[in-house]
Amino acid sequence: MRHKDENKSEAIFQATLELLNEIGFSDTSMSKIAKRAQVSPSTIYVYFANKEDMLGKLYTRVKEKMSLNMVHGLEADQPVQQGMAVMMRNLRDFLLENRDYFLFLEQFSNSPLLAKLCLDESMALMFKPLHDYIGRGKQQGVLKQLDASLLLTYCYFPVTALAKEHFKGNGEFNEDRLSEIIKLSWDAIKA
Amino acid sequence: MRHKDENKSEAIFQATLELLNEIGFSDTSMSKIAKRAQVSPSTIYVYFANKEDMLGKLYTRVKEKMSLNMVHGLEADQPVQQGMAVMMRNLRDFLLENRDYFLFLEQFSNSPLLAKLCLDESMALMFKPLHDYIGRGKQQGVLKQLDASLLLTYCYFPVTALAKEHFKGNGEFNEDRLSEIIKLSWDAIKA
Amino acid sequence: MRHKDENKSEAIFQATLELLNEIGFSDTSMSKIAKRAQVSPSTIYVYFANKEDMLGKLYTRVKEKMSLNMVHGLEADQPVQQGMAVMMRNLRDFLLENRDYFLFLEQFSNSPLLAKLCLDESMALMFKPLHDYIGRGKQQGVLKQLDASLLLTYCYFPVTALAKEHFKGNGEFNEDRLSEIIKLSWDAIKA
Amino acid sequence: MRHKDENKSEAIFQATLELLNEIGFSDTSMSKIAKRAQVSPSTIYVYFANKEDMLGKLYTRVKEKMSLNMVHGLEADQPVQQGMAVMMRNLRDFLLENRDYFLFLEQFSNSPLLAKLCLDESMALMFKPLHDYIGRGKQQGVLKQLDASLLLTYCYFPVTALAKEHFKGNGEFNEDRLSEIIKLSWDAIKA
DNA sequence: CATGAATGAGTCTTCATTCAT
DNA sequence: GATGAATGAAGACTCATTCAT
Repeated sequence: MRHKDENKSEAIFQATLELLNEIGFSDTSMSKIAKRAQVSPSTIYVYFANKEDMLGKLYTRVKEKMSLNMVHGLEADQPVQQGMAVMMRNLRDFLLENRDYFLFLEQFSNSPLLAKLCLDESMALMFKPLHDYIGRGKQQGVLKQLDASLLLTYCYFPVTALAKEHFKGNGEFNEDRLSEIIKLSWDAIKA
Repeated sequence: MRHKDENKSEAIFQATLELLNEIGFSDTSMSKIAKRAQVSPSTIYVYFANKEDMLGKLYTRVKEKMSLNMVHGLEADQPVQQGMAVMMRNLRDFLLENRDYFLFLEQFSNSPLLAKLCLDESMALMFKPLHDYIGRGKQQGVLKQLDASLLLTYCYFPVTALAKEHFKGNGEFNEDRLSEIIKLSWDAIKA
Repeated sequence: MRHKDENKSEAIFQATLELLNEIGFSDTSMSKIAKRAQVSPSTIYVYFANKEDMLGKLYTRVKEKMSLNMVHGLEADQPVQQGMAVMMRNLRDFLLENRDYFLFLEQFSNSPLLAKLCLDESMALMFKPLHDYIGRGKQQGVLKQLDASLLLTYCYFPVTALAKEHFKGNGEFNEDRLSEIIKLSWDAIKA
Repeated sequence: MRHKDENKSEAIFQATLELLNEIGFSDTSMSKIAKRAQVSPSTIYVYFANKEDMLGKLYTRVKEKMSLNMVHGLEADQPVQQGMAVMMRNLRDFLLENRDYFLFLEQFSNSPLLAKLCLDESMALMFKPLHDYIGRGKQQGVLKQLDASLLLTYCYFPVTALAKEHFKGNGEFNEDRLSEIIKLSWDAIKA
């Protein structure tokens, strides 16, 4: 008996991300993925139940990486304003350095498949540290007394919007632009 | 010249939107659209060059409706703060009343097809009134001296984010929630 | 618009029967059928909803031919004994002359697909003339007072059993053998 | 030499029969069988050369069980009429008590695979006692002077036909119905 | 203008079997 | 003896599009 090859599922994930970047979500077929990953189409089904399952697991994996990156360097005793800035910078760095992850997330997050997979709970768990952080800010009276996820929205979307423009070639997402939106987002959410 | 039978292309658009809502983007095929619109598959090709062309035209059409709705009631001599509130309310009303439009836009806006179609110019034109409005606000010194589109981002995304949650069943997007984000967005963009 | 080509569905039926004879039920795939019928695999789906539907329709068609052949020359005012002999001879002739039909029926009649398709009613209709004929025999007191279908079983199965042996090469199903089983079957069912 | 682990090949046989009953012949794959038998797919190939071989051996095994059951209680010095009745009753009991065997035999006996496997000789051997029994009846002048297998046909098929209807839910195959066909069959084959 | 028939290329997935352990 | 990973070939079926009318 051969043992499951960690490299193989990794190669499948990687191939999927690449193809998504190159030819888009709906043209990315299992056989193309297999070819790119240099495995047989059937081998994918050794590692995943079906296409949905594979995409779902890839999504979870990528989201997890992103969430871990976002909270990197966040300290509980830090001023909240500074913490939010760290988080937004983390997010920018992660997106710019992982174009394929970003593109995948953007395309997947609006697909009905995502809703079907009911991954909300595991997502909630991943982003709990961030929500808790916001929660502390509210307790301290530094942030507006609103849903943590609403406040997060004002920090998250501007970053992704600029990253999207960056990749489209409409203006580099540099330090200056980052500083600008850190300021705007803070103005929005501060008490 | 009135281009062929308006009813038919209208029926095709409508069928596409419905199917998108019901079965999702990637399961919506030309023949299903044809069946739903009660025309022959080939008839679609009388009105459109191909699927991409059809979707692109539908996108333009929907975006146009949205942009017209957003600026409805905006007056040049109005205080900017009030104008932005009107715009955000318009957007919310439009999205909630046109779930199918919204779903289509969400699914389409991240597809690589959109980039391929190079619709940016016509989009820019549509949203020019809004940009101009923002421009006036900046001139008056009421808004931050930043890209109009960046400022718009802070008004647009929170609305769509809440609309999405609304349709997912996570909390109604009511007047209170609207007032909240109008306040936050204003705090973000005001000078 | 082209009009549906009667020849095409006929060619599909014919190809199916041939392949069944040559390579068996479970190796007869849609693409092989298409190749043999000299149409595209997708063309089959213009004429039939799916494989089951196609096989079901073929079954009905073949059974109908068989039932029509079986009652050919049966007269209501004929002595029942003679009628049953006619029927058995008809059946033998039909089976020997239509090896492919026979093989198809044999393979299909034990497949669970048949049960799934619920063709019982249409079958009952087809064989009603035979049942009625048996019914008259019972009324006249010439046949045993038992279910018509049970009496028919004693006339039907021996013919198919001998036809099967005939095709396997185990003894020709000639006039003598036919006479023998006509006698046996009559002894079985007569009052 | 006890051939490997009897339990395992038994489990494989059992799993095959179960699946056949549940999902039908053509959906019963080696991996499903393996899963149901709680062995690895490759283990099946330790015991059998391939799928055909396995099915052939299962067929032989089941046929053997059936033939043994059919002659159970048959005595050489018994009146033939009584012996045939015993045999038909045995067959009915066997079929009704072993639905999965019956279903397997029915589905397999018309498959071209069976012909390919050339099991006729071993079958002949199994049913030799029955043929001999018939032979004695013919010598005594009690049965018609015809092929033993033809006479057997008149005893065998009616039982299977009623068993099939029984399992389809069309009338219980009870003692009365059994008595009826014992009478009919005897009328058919008696001299 | 409008159509339904027709199709080659492609979809996802499962298959029987073998390989490496 | 026993196994799970691995696979090329094939499965049924759908697709966007074109053809003939």
